[in-house]
Amino acid sequence: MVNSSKYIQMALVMKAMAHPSRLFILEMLKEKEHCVCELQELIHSDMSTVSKHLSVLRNAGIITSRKHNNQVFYRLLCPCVLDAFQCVIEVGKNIDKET
Amino acid sequence: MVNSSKYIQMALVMKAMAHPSRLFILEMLKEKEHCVCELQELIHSDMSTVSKHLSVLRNAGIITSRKHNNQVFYRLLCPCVLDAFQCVIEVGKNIDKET
DNA sequence: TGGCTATTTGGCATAATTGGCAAATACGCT
DNA sequence: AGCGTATTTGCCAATTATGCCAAATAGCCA
Repeated sequence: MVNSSKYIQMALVMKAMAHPSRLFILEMLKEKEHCVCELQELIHSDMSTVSKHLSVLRNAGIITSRKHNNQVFYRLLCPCVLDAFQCVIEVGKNIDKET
Repeated sequence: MVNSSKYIQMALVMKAMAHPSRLFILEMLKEKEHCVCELQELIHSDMSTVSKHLSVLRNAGIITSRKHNNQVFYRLLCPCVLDAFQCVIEVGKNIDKET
């Protein structure tokens, strides 16, 4: 039951999202696609780090990419993941306030 | 921006959910509260492992617990986290099918 | 071809997660 | 108090994640 691939796969997707920079990236991709260099200016990290975050999200099936000239543009594949954000923010407010 | 506590806190919540056993637990708690021993029968793990998973979820503000006799019952604090499940399952189907 | 920019990959050190066992704690019961 | 059940905690080894640097790759343009 618990070992069904359903939960393993869900965990892969959620683990991919479970990082501050990657959540930020998803929110940035909400409006429109962005290239790596644009995201790197917003995130204060090495470009290689940003690139790796993007490949984590892509491997999880959350985003996809297209190449235009020598830039790579990423966009949300399933915008529905953003629907969970408001709830997660609410849950976050409970942190360390419960016994 | 990316370093705002908003994303850090969201990541804490999502990281707490990002484990097959913990996702399973959340689904079990959907209908009604359960004690640790009930969950342990469903999950094939040591009871201490199950207890630790539960405390991860509780520390993230997702579930809460009450003691009744010598048992501890856990229940969902924010059932809204389950709303994300269907989307995450859909996203999971994209895994390794995108370039 | 060579130079330039954009992106990805490999390597590596550090940090965090995971799960089992044993020990400790909590609680009811006699 | 002493016993049995339920749960948590401490410890530890193995695995996985993170982020930077340097090097490699890709594509444009002169």
